[in-house]
Amino acid sequence: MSDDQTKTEQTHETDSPHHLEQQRREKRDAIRALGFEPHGVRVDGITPLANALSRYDEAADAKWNEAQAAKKADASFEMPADPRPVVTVAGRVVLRRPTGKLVWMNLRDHSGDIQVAVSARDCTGGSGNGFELAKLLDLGDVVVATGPLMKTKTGEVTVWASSLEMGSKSLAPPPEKWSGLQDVEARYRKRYVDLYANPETMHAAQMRSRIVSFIRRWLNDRGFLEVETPMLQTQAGGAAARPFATHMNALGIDLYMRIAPELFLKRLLVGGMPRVFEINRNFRNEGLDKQHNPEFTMLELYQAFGDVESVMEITESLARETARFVAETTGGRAKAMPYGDYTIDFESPFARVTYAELFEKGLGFASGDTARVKKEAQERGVAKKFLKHLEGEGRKASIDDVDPLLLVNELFEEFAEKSIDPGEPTWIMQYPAALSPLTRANRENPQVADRSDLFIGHMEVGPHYTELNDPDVQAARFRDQLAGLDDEESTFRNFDSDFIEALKVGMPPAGGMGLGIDRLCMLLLNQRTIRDVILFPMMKPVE
RNA sequence: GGGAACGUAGCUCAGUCGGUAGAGCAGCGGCCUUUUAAGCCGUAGGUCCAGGGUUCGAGUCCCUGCGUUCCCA
Repeated sequence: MSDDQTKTEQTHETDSPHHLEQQRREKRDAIRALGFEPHGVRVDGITPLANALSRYDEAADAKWNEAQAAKKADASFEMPADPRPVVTVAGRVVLRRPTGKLVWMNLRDHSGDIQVAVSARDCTGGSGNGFELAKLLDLGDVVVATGPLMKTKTGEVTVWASSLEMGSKSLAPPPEKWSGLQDVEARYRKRYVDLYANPETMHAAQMRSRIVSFIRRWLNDRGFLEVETPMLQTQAGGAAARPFATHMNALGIDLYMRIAPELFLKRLLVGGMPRVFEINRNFRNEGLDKQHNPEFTMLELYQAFGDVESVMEITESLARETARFVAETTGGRAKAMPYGDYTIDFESPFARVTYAELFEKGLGFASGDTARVKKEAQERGVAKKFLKHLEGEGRKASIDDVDPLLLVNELFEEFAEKSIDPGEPTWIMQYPAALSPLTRANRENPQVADRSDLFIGHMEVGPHYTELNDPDVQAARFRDQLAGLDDEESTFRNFDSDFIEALKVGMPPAGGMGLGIDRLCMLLLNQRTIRDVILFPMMKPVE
């Protein structure tokens, strides 16, 4: 290889490193020269740092200290075997305090922090001179230390290292040791730094995982079977949302990322699976804000021979018991879970209010008063977007051209939903049938649908339904829905004739529900934005 | 979609009226065997997000773009 080639390769490899990175590369060479593998090898028997702390043995430590004192007083005193528990710990160096022949450092792992002391006299085991290694370490390096657990004279449990090994050399300069990584954008883009620099990020990630596990276990225990249905679909159904489009080369067809698993889960009810659920990602090609990420996690559940009430009972118990689970592990109470400026009560029975009642409460008049609806919609400024939509192409639209139900719904979302007490989980029941095309109408009052939505902390967390299972009614609803589509919508929304075929085979009556897992985690973990409960939220690429 | 704010050393942040770009931490060299954001002495470090404009002179004022955040719809 010529010198030129070598040079090119090195330049490419290091990609014009910052001088701090260059210094760390030099230290990596020095670590190698001490006989350590700078990027580590397999280590068995590692104790998480939190567990290591709890293994400290007061009596054994005292006994050892007495023996040392006796030895000091009388050099002929025969030292007993060291009774203190020995641990092997691994973690990232987050603080470092070298004092001459003794290096103090604080390690951090997923469970917590611990102090390690590396002394020139005692740290003599392992594959090289541990004390020399400790002197070379940088903040951010990952190390493995083995030694007895002792307490310093200021009372801090410490691993007094008998050997120190390299876990992995960190070439990247770490964030500031005290304030951590503060930059919000950097925390999302470099989550791998955020996770170790900000323990509350690690905590939220761990708790989210445990919440999802808890929900799975809870549902399994009640006879619900977790299934997986297609995320790549030839048509995107089950919700009113714009899908992501993609293309399959082998078959030469366009596909859509699912916006909901609903129509497949219902096919499973037809096939004879009576209790199914799926917890996984849905994809909606819409905007980003504090409550929306383009890919988000949803629990959808279907219960044969149930109805809207039966699935409401499931969700209410599930939400309450999940809240208790979180409260237990964080030392709070499900009765009073903090969420921003609110305190949410998951313990009491959830409030119940019908759509019509809430409308009247929030707006001061009945949703059936169409003249008033039109007047208020204009005065309160919620009619504009519909008029704008209808106009275009030089046509002038009047309030009478807008479907009054759309105005009712807009007024409802704008003024009625916000009148709900954010600290009191609340069911909104009996939505207008016309707004719920996939839901069965109420048997006593066909104007309303057997649909309820759960609201907590001013967020919609889950719609619940008595599912429509009459194939003819469903086919008619599909047709009505398609009639109103614009050109763009009609490219991805089609008549799902196979789903109608499935209903013709016969689907048992059923209750179905969806629960936004990200939002539930926000509420239970007191996180104000969805980005704080998603490890890698969508970010715009940056050059 | 509309409005506002922010972007300065590896990190956290100052930067006044437009006049030589700063601090702390991290780093580098030295001393130190019970430290606790260790300490002490010394020292180096900048594409002020990008591009354009105004000006004798721009981190600072103006415009455009990029990214992020917040508020509103």
